[in-house]
Parts: sequence; C-alpha cells; structure tokens
Amino acid sequence: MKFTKVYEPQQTEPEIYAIWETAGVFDVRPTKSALPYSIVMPPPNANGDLHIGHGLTLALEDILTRFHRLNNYDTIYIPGADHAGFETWVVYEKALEKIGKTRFDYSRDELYNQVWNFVAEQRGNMELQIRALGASCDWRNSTFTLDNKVVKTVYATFKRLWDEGLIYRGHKIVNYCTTHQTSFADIEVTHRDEVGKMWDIAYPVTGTNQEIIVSTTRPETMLGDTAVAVNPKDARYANLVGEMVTVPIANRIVPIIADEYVDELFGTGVVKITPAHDPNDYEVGKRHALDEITVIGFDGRMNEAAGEGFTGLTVEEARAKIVEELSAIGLLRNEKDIIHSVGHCYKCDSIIEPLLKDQWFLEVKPLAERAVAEIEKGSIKFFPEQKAKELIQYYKNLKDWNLSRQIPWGIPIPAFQNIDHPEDWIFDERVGESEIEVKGKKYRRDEDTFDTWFSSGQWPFITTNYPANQPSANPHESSITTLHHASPHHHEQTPHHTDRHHDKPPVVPASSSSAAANSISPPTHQNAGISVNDSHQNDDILVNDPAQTAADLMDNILARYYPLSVMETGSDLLYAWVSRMIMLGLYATDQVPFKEVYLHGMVLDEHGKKMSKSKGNVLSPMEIIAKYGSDAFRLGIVASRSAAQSQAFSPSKVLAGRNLCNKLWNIARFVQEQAGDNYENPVEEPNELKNIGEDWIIGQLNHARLTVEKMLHEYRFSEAGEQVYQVIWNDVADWFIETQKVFNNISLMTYVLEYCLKLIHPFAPFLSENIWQNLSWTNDTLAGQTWGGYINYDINKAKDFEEIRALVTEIRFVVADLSTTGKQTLMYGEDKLIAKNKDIIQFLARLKNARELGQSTGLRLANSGREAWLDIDAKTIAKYGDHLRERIDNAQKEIELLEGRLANKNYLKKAPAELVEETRKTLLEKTDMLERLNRELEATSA
RNA sequence: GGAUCUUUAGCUCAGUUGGCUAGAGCGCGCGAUUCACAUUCGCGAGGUCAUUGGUUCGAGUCCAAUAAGAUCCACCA
Repeated sequence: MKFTKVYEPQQTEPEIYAIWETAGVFDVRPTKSALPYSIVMPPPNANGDLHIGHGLTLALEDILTRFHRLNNYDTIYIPGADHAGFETWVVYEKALEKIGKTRFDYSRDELYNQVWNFVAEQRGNMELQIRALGASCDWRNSTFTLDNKVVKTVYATFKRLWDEGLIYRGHKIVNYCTTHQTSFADIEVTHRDEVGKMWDIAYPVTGTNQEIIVSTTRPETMLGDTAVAVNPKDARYANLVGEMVTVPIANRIVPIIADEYVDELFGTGVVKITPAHDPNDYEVGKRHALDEITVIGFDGRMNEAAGEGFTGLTVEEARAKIVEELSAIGLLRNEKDIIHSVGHCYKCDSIIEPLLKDQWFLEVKPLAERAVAEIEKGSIKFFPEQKAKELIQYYKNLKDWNLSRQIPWGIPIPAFQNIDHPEDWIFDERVGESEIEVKGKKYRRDEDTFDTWFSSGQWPFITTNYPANQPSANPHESSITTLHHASPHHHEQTPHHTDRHHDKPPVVPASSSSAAANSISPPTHQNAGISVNDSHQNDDILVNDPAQTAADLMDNILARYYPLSVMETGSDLLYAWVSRMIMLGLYATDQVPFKEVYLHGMVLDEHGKKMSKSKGNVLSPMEIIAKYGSDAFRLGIVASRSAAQSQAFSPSKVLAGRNLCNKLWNIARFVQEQAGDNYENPVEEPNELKNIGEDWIIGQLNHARLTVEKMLHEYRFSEAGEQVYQVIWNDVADWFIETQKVFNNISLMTYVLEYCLKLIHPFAPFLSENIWQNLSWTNDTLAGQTWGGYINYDINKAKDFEEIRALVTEIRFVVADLSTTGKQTLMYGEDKLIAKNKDIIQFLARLKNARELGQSTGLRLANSGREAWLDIDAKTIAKYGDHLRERIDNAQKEIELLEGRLANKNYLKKAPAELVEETRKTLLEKTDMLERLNRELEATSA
C-alpha cells in the first residue's frame, strides 16, 4: 500500500514532473491521424519570479493542452522566455544602482553581456517555476526572444517592411522618459488627471500697444515658441492674424497665425506654439512651416537654446523662474488651478516629455486595415466576444508606431547611417560592428534597439518556424542567403532610405527568414494531420537526407501548428500584444496567427483590490503551491472566473481544491485497498453492471465528461472545473463508493477511478498522475493516455437509483429533523424497488432494519410518494406536524402557480407543447403530493 | 470627450439560443463519527438576481433609462 492517509503534494510534485519529462510525454509527436492543436505560452519575463497572473495563464493554457492531448489531438504547447527589453532593463538598472554604477559606466556591448548573464540566471529559475505549475510544454521547442531564429525573422520582417515603404525614419515628437532615457510608444504612457496651474501670459504685439494673452500650463516651453495661434473664425483676433508678437524673455519675434486646431472657447482662445515640445504644436508647425526650437534636452534639463540663465535648469526650475520673471516684468496676467491629464512613465512615474527625436516608425495603417478586415470577417473568434469590437476601435485610431528604444538590452535595429550623409540610411545585419563600410562609404550603427513588442508581435510564426515574409505572388523566387549573411552583394541592393516618402520602393525580393522556408509547404488546417501528402514528405526527409538531424526535422514539422489554435493571454495585452500579432502575422504569413483568442482578466486579491507591493497584498503562486500544492492552486485560481473579468482570488477556493485532491486520493486509496495490492487487471471495460447505482454512475460520469468537453470548447473553465468537482465528490464519493462498500464490484470501481483521473487530469495533473503511478494495475503515464469511448448503461436502472437516492435523502432528513435517538426501521408495503434494494437503503440511510409490512404505521415518507414508513412513535410524530404544515403551504403555492400558468390561454397557445405537457405533469405530481401530505397530517394529529 | 465592463446568498463569484423550485466554494446553524478521507459525514438556514419602465405566454438572462463602482482609449494650450 503506497497510499498515505492524506495526500501530500509537496513531497511528490517535482518527482512527478520528472517522470513526465523523462517519458517525453509533452514532446510533440506529429501524427497523421490526429488534428493539430497548438498553444504558445506568452513568454514570461526572464527577469524574476512568476507572479499570480502567470499562474492563471499557465493553469488555463495547460488545462487546454492536457485536455486536447487526452482527446487525442496532436498537441503542442510551446514555452518561451522573454528578454523583456525595457522591463528587464529597469530591473537591471536597479541592480546596477545598488552597486553604485550606472549605464554610463559601461559600453553598450558590455551592458548587453552583463544583462545576458543576468537573464540566463533568472531564466532557469523561471523555468523551474513553470514546471512547478505543471505546464505540460514541449521544452525542446522552448524559444527565447533573443534566439537566433527570432532575430533573423524580425530582421526579415523589418527589411520587408522597409522595402515596401512601411518603415520610415521620422523626426517627430516622441514620448520620452528623461529618467530612463528612452522613448516610448503611445501605448506605454500612463495618463493621469492631476492638479496643475494654468498661467495667462501677455505677448506684446509688435509695433502696437496691443498685447495678446496666451494660456499655458507649461510656461517654460515658451522659450521655444515659434508662433502664436488663434482660430481663423475667431472674430476677436481676426485683425491680428499676420501680425508679429514678441515672445517675452526669449525676446523672439514670431507671427500670429490662424489654425483650426485652436479652440476659441478654451482659455483666451490664443495658443502659444512650441513645435519642438508638444505633439499638437508640432502638427501646427508643420502646417505653417514654423521653426522647431528644442529647449529641453533628453536629460530633462533646459539646453543652451533656452538661453542665458536657463541652461542647465530642470523643467520645474525653469518653470518657476519663468513665472517669477514674467511676474516681475508685469506680463503675467493670471494664474489658476486646473485639472489636466499628465503622461507618466509606466515604470518610474516620471513625467513623460514630448521631445523631438529621429526614430524608426512603422506606418501601421495598411496593417491595421487588414487586421480589421479579417476580424470583421470573423477569421478570429474572441472570448469574450466584445473584445473584437474594442480591438477594431483601437485599430481605427492607431497612429504610426515608434519602434526605436534607447535601451541597450534588446534586438539591435539593423540600420546604419552614412557618416557623411546623415540622410542616407541602409539596412544591414552586421549589428555586431559599430561601423561598416559599403561601397567605399562609411556607415555608423544605429545604437537603438527594437520595441520588444515588435518582435513579440511575430511570436506565433517565429515559434512555429512558419515560413514568413514570402510574397505569395512569386513563392519560388525566394532567395534565402542574402539577408542572413550580410554580403557585399546584398548591400548593393540595399535602398537608401531617408524618409517615408522615398522615391520608389527598392526591388530586392523580400526574403525568407527561416530555414523552414526551403522545406515542405505547411499544411493548411483543413488538411493538417490527415494529409497523406504531408506525412509522405516527412518520410522523405527522414529517408532521403540522412544528414538531416531530428532537430531539423522538427523545425520543418513545427510549421503545421501555425496558425495557432488559440492565443491565451491577459486582456491587458489586447492592444500591446494581440493587436500586433494579428497585424504582423497577417503581414508576414498572409494568415491570421491564431484562430481564437481567449483573454483572461486580472487576478485581484481576495477583497477585489489590485495586488501591489506597496499594499502588501501580493500573493505568490510559489508560496501557495508550497502550502497547498500545485493542483490546489490550479483548481482554486480557475474557479469562479470568467473571460476578461478582473476577479478576486479567494484562498478558500484553493482550500476547496486541496480538499478535492485529498478526496480523490482517498477514493483511490479505498479502491486499491479493495482490489488488493497485487491487483493487475488492466481496465478495459468494467464487468456487467449488475448492482443498483452502477448504471447510474456511468451515466453521471458520461454526462460530466460531455459537459467538461462542451465547457472547455467554449473556454468556460470555471464551469468545467465545477463539473469535475461535483461528479467526483457528490456522485462518486458520496454515493457510488458508499454503495460499493456493499457490492464491491472491483472492475467497475477501477474503471470509475480511472475515469475520474482522466476527468481531473487537465485540472489537477500532479495528483492524478501520482495516483496513476501508485495504482497496482496501471502502466506508463496518465499524461500520455487518451480517452476511450463511452460505455452504455441502462437509463431506467439509473433512474431507479435516483429514486433510491431520493428516498434515502428523505429518510435522513426526517430523522435529522425529528432528532430522535436510536436507529429506525423502514417498513414498506407493495414496493418492488424498495423490496429489491432494502439492504442498500438500510446501509445508506443508516437504518436498523428494513422490512415489508402490509399496513401503514409510523411516519409515512410522504415526499417520495412511496409506500414506506419509519417506525416512529406517535409522540415524536406529533412534533412533525409543524413541518408537514409548512410543506403543505409550499405545495399549495406551487400548485396555484402551475394552475395559473395553465389557465393562461396564451401560454397554452404559444409555449412549446412539451413544456406545457411538463407543466401538466408537474401539477399532477404536486396535487398528488399535497393529498399525501394532508393525509399524513391527519394521521399525525389523530 | 469616446468606449467597455460590473451590480445575483454574510463574503468571493458562476449562471451563452429567455422556460418554470437561481447554483458553487467559503462562512453560518443543528447533528454524527474512529478504519477511504476531520483536508470527514448527514441535514439545514440564507436571494423581490441594483432601481424603474418596456418586449414576451414567460425575464437574472433581451431592450431603454437611472444610480453606484471599475477599466480602457483619446486629449485638454
């Protein structure tokens, strides 16, 4: 007997995972008879511990994975690790700070190596935690976001975008964090309403005594003003348009211009225009060909252009000084508090400075339009559905995407700038060199790295090695080598790309990024897995090319898993990640990257509050696992959760999960004990169902299996889990096992146990595998098993057991309600069902005896409507009267309701016939019962 | 400014073609018990499904409005 009295997960979980890994059950084994099912793990950041959100992610994905594997899909779950450019960089800079260093103490390459080592260390830790959560992923295909194949593909996509004119070098206002010294995409800026001040400042109109009053929240930027603007329809200022004003302190003469951008009703209706420090002003400046004068540097301090006395001041200091000086010279007209929204760095909360900077931009419009078209066509199904609408909305307002980050940690942008002609940029992959020479011209490397979402956005086709960036028009023309090994030959064809409006697109054929491009064309999903052609080619590869390694073969085969079956991730990543994967997936592969999207909500603490370190309410998945076990965590976090809803995570659900594990453990312990330690009959099909309750349990289990299947196909994890819980606890443990204490049908018990193990395996893999390993008659691993067919049962016999259950429940209720002492005897009249099952009834209801008796005496069991009584003395029965009266009241109310419904002509006319029929039937039953209750009441009071 | 979501038992939440007695876990009350499990067993209490109006034979479920709470996007000189 290997079963301990209580299930102890902590001791055994790592061992169980090792069994799986050794057996290789998670390694994909492409089978032609099976349909592919694929999930790619959102790669966790390799810079620290997994948090509760990862716990939920992995639980959900692993449930889907194991469920499909169990149902004989050709299943793959691809794990990964994210270098997480900026995120990791922030973590690492903090570490540097601790040892008194900054990024400026090292070269870019030194920093890169340091972070590489840091991440390598963290990654191992992170991957252990993925295992602790039970994720059944194919580790052979684990992908790190800086792997060679990732960089290759990202470069190929970048190049193709460049060649097709969608990438441009833009001198634009970007969101800049002066603390982290990098720019951000719009989506990475957090806006928050704050109290600020608005100042009214008088600008003297040149050559007159007039002045014009502007309102601003950022007076320090006036040092960079190059115009003052009013609305063209604004009568108040119509005569001033075209005049010049003097910008105070800066003493710059600038024009008064008219532009629709200005809102007449806001403030004084006059806006100072600082093209270099405000995105809207920048647009106005473009329209009116204004100068762009940058007065704030990337260090967050005023630069030399700000002028004597301001250079070197921080923005705040400069603001105070400007206000003071304006006040001194009498040009400050008003100061008031306003609430306005201010952009902050989402990591360090510094105020984001809009600054002019040269960056690489991706023109997203054509990509977004295609994504919208596909979503509207229904090519991707969203769970929950409304997220599709939200995403379309987002796509429609999307602006060009700034791809450049001034962070050393990331994928270097493969672009070089001509030292002598700054306009001249070329694409080149020799990013390891800071300077290169091409055709006698010297080029300097762009020091920036890609926004991590640019590479993550290509994750589905990268991880599956799907041939990307092959223009479908001329598929046979793909030349592979030029891109990967930057040859001189290649550079001759490289376009000199200066701005988005370059003269003509270069003619280099876009190339494939991956070795898989040479190989078999990927199966479509319709034919995948069953295509003879496909498997035939696989065989060819094996036989004809002995030089090809298994890994190569795998590389080629992986492509069959694209598009992914489902993309499961947090709803907070809908815009940041999902939107990009769809756009880039469509662009690079001409297909949607996944067919379904399931978005989970945020995990809140048990009171519905956001978890945060400062609040001290952060729950660590590893701590919970240490305390209750991995399965309990999975069962608990999946419970009571629906798509994209932020929901509280209640430890009581984890506790319930742990108890369920213990329950099943003990069911197994009991079954093994009954079967005997040496029992070795493998379970094929149980022997004939001969005892009461046996047909019933098969029915319950089949129903549960079908329900779980249906629920999981609709991503209703919580309901699926609940079904598993209910059938194991309420049906198997409470009724089936109890009856089997009398019948002892070993082959059925083992069958039922295995059924339970398979049902719960996706949710509680460690426990179920542990039991499987411990049972004397099982082989291999549970994780590698598949479902057999459904077995038949007699539905009438199942119903008989329902009757018995109802009777037993009533007996228990009556006995509990009367709180009589001692055990009762059941007496029954002409009732074949009771007569046949009197022993089991006696056992289940804990009766003293059950015997047939012709005449009625004692307390009639009125609710079940059977000819059955309990031998309770008259005195005790009298106490039962109140209870009966209550029941009679209820029955009467129900009867009235039913009668009312049947009296309604419209109901009879419009409701479905079977429903009406059912109502009639129910009414009869209730009337019948009322009669019995009344008779009983008479008897008790007599 | 635009959009989305939430409001169901003391707590946290399920409830998907509208169908008749609205479910779960925890908590609560009463009772039981030593061999599968106290991480247990039996029984029970607890809900005008935010409010109002509408559609319908029938509404927690659909529609409209209101209230409270949350989130996202845009942007405010």
